[in-house]
Amino acid sequence: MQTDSLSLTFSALGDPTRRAILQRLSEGEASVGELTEPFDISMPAISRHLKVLERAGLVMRTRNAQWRPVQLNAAPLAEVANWVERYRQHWQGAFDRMDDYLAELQKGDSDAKN
Amino acid sequence: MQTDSLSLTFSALGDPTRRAILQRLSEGEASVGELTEPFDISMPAISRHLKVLERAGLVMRTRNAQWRPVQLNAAPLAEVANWVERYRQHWQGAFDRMDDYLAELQKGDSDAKN
DNA sequence: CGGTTATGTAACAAATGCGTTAAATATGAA
DNA sequence: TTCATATTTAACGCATTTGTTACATAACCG
Repeated sequence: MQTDSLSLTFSALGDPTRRAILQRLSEGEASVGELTEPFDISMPAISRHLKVLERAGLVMRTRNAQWRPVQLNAAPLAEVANWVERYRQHWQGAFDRMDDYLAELQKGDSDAKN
Repeated sequence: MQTDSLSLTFSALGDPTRRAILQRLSEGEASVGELTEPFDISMPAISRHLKVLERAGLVMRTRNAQWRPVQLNAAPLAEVANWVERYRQHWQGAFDRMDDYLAELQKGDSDAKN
């Protein structure tokens, strides 16, 4: 398995259950039990999803009596936003194709061999 | 395995080899052979990475004689940018902690039981 | 202390992921 | 047709992921 931060983050986000957990946590911290309730899977399964999220740095855990409240930590998402941003020009449709086309034209102009 | 678009995209991005392929493709289309060269893994392995990227809609393939040039398709990244953007306020540091804190204070104020 | 509640860990099974090498396929060229 | 080139598919091995159930921990509460 990969251990670099971006890979851990992307992989963690690749599961809809984990994304739903993050969404829930964006409204405030929650116990493992509360996080389990909306899903059809067992608490141990959720506990392991949380471990994946924790390893990616996306959640943090504290302790409060027999509860271990889970909090969102969105910091790694900044890295994701940053990574994806480099591709923005590529998905912004027709204008970019046009840009590419113009760039290609110009290249053709200045380099007669093409 | 998950089949929803976001999960496919995030999972595909969870591998550094695949991200490197996308980066290479952001400079223009390439053949499978060209994409294989920078890596220490076999062409079949790259071919399968490409299949993952294709399933996520991140690359498109055409045919040109015995070559099957691969092109970047960044459209799915718009969805990723969109998803992650909803969390921007959460990673933008101290101000948010302050917001949370103030919200908590207010909640405490208006609800004497807390 | 002894029971209840909340959560984590162990052990297991099934599925997936990712690499390899060898063989198949498709196109172009002699 | 026959060979060479580019790529995919098949068959395999091995590690990881994800779920389950059963058991272990930890903290509170009477």
